[in-house]
Amino acid sequence: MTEKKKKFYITTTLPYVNAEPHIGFALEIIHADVIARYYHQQGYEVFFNTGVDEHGLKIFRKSQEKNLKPQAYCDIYAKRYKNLKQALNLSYNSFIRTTDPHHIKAAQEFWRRCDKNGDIYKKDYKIKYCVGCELEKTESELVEGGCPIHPDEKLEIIKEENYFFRYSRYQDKLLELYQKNPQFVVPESRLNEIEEFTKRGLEDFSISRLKEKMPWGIPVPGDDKHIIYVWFDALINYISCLGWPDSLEKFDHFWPGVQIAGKDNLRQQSSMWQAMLISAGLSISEQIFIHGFITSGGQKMSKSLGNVVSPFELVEKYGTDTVRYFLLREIPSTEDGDFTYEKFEQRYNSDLAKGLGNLIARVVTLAKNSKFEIPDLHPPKFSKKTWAGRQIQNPKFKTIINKTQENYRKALEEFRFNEALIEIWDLISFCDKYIEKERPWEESKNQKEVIGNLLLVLNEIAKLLQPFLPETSEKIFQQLKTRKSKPLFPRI
RNA sequence: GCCGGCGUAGCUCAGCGGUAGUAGCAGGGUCUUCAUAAGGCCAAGGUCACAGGUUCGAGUCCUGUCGCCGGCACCA
Repeated sequence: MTEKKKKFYITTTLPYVNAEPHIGFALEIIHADVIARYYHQQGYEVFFNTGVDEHGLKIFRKSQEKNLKPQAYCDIYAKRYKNLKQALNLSYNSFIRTTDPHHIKAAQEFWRRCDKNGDIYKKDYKIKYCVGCELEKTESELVEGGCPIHPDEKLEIIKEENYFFRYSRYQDKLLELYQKNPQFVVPESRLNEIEEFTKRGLEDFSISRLKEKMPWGIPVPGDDKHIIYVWFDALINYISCLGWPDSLEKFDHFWPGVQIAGKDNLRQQSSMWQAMLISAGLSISEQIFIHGFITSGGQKMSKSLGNVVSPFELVEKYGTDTVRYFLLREIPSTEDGDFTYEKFEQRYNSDLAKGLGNLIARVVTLAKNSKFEIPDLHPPKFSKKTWAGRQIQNPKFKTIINKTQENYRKALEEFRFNEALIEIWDLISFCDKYIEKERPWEESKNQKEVIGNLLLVLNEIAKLLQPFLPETSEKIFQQLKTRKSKPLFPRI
C-alpha cells in the first residue's frame, strides 16, 4: 500500500459453488473492484483475483442430487459466477477454480511445506454424527447438545483418523501480529474479536478427510486414504493464483496482498490462513478487510423466507452502476446493511437521477447553449498533480476540490466507500448552489468563466466516480466532450 | 454463562467533557427556470434508552437497569 511499491494485489474470498451467486458476494466483489480500479487509476500495477471454491462434501452431495459428476456440476456453477463479471462490470484479471490443475499442485506443495516444518500430524478426530440426518454435526449446529432436527436421537461419536495442523503453535506469533500491526484487520472491532479469540487459546484443527467417505477433493501427498479438507485447500488459492510455487515471478512481485472477506470468514482469513502461511515459510497477508452482511427488509436472506435478492435480477432491472451505487453508498462497508426495493429506488431517485444525473444534464445544456467557445477539457487520464486544482481559477472551487480529493482518498484507503461517495455528492451539491448563485443561463461578463469552471469540476467528478461507477464516469466524459445531453439515470 | 458493541430528529447517521449537527433522506413553506416537475433558500422537527454518580459543566467519563446485536473452533 505504500506509494513507492507501485503494485497492488487484492483478492476476494472464493464463494462456495453450492448455490447461485448471492448479493452478499456481489457486495464483496464490488468492494474489491472499487479498490482495484482506484489503485489502477493511481498508476499502480494491479492484480485482482477472484474465483470459486469447488471441493468438499456439500458440493459432492449437491452434484449427486443432480445426477452430475462433481466436476460437471462445478463447471455449471463456475460459469454462473463468471457471469458476474459482465453483470457487475468487474475488472478482475484472475479467476481461479480450486479444481484447476495448477491449484491442486500448489495445495499439495503447501501441505508438504507445512509437513516439513513439523506442523502436520495424525490424530483421532471425534465426529458427532446424527443418525436421523445421516450427517456430521458441528458444535455450533447443536441445540442443547442435540441435533435441532432430531432432538430425540442421541448423537453418535465416531472416531476418524485425520491429519491435523499445529495451529496451537502459532498463538504467540498471531497475537504479536495483531498487536504490532493494528491495521492488519479492518475494522478495529474485528481485530479485537480475533485477538480475543486467539487469547483464549488455539486448538489444532483437522485438515483432511477420509477419501472412502468423500472422494471429492485434493489427495493428501503421500497418503491415498485422505483428501485435503476443503478450506485448507481453498485458502491456498490466494497464492496459487499468482503462480506459486512453480513460477515465482508474479508471486514475488505481488504477494502479500489485501484480502476482502465477510464477517463469517474472519477466523479463516485473519488467523488460520496466517498461521498456515507462517508454517509454509511465506509472508503473511498485507491486510484483511472484513465486511458485513446484507439483510433483506431487516431479516436474513433465506430461501424459506422468500426474500433472497439476486444480483442478476437487480442489474437487469436497474442497471449495473445503479446496483453498484446502492451497495457502496447504502450499506456501511463494515456493518450489516439492509436492502429493500423502496430504499433502493429512493437512493436512485434522490442521488442518481436528481443529484448526479440532473447536474450533468443542466451543465451540458448550459455549455451547449453558451455562445462562447469553451476550451477543451483535459483528457480523463489521471495525473497526480493536476486534478482540477491547477486549471480552475476560482479559489472557492480550488479549496473544495482539494478537500474532496483528500477526504475521498483517505476514505477509500480505509475502505469507507460510503464516505468517499458522500464527498463526491457534497461536490455535486456545491455545483448546484454555484449555478443558482451565478445564473449562467443569463448573459453576463463572467458567464464563460462560470460554465468553464463547471465543466472542469464535472470532469473531476467523473474521475472520482470512475472506480465506483465506471460506465457512468465514461458517459459523463463523453457528454462533456460532445455537449450532447442524454439522461444518465431517468427518474423512476 | 463469559466477552464485546450499540440505543441521538419520522428514517439513516455525525458528535465522545464545554449552550445538540450549516447533517443527509422523507415531510412543510417559498424563490427560480439552465436541468430528468430537477435546483436554491427558509422554517419546523431531539427530556441525546432509563436511573444514579464524578465534575464548575455529561449524548460525551463511571455504575446499575432495560432493549437490540455480534463473538465464544472445523459454518466454504
